[in-house]
Amino acid sequence: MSAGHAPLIGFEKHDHKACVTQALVAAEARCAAEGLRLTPVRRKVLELLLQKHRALGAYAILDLLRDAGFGSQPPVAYRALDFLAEHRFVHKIERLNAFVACTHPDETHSPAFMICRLCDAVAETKSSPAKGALGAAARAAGFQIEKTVVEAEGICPSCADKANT
Amino acid sequence: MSAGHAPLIGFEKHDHKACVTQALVAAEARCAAEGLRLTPVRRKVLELLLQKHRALGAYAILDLLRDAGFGSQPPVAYRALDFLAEHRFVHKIERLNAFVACTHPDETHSPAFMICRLCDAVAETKSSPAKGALGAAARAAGFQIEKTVVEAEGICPSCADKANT
DNA sequence: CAAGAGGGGTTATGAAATAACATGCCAAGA
DNA sequence: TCTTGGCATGTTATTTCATAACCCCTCTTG
Repeated sequence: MSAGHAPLIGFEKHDHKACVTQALVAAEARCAAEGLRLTPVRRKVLELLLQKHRALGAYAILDLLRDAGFGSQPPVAYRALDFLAEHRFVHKIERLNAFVACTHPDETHSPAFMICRLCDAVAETKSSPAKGALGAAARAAGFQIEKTVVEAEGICPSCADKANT
Repeated sequence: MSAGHAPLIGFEKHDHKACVTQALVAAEARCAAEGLRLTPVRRKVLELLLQKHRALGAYAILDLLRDAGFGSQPPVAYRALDFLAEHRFVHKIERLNAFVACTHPDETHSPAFMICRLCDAVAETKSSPAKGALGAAARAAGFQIEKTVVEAEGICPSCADKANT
């Protein structure tokens, strides 16, 4: 984290409340459908990430878990995050060593992120890296792509505006 | 690092000696041309990464620096790596928290990596992520991309062969 | 009800990265 | 020449991120 705040998700303001509930309901539905166990800790972590609407480090999440009465040792957070990430409810931002709730919950997608280097805001979008030069190189080399990490670093619209003032 | 070894660079065997010297000479030339200072530590770190031909963590590099008579505290390695990465002589693999020597030294390129999840071998190729869906999303959002991280995780040809045996 | 898997809790440790401060070198300008 | 400032290096200490290993509980299943 570059400052005393966590990175925002998305660059546009929006009404946020329904979004959280809706995402939780969707997650519960998918877990039920797929036989996954959205246990209290896991649900809480997802809820926290959805509410904060920011990329949070595992230890920030841990603090929030403690406040909520859960265990406060690192493995508690990491295990919940591992589960959520494995099933695509959250994504890890490698660049920040932090986690964000997925904003495209229903789809099997290959996520890509835009990360503002000034304010650490993060926006998620989709990508198809395997269709371009990377995919061609992988085929040529005989490399089987299973997952891709695509993270763009730059300046978000908000910070660009501030700079132009 | 998944095992007691560092990830190999590239999936194909090749004669490696000229490659190291050549890359060092090229780096020196570029530093001279651009007024950059390829100091002994920096040169040594680049040389180590070229020689090992693997992705090495900062602490592995630090051990090698110590053996070579340089300072052995983390900032020594990190500062050299920062310099080398800033000027594209090496790249950081976010997925592995490790560094590799650039294998396309002359070009201003947007690197992409293929990382084997079994043996941690790393191969570098080029990508143009900003030309696809990501670029479109960035333009739509008003996000200015400055740098992209593209890392594909999967199975390298060598490990795929072993699995089929 | 035993057996076993999976989840969550703990302690402890390992690994990655940086903050803050001190020293030495060298080049530009007084 | 002196000295001032920038930059690289070195050190100590600390912070941040992540996992190993172990215990116990609960649920399921035979």
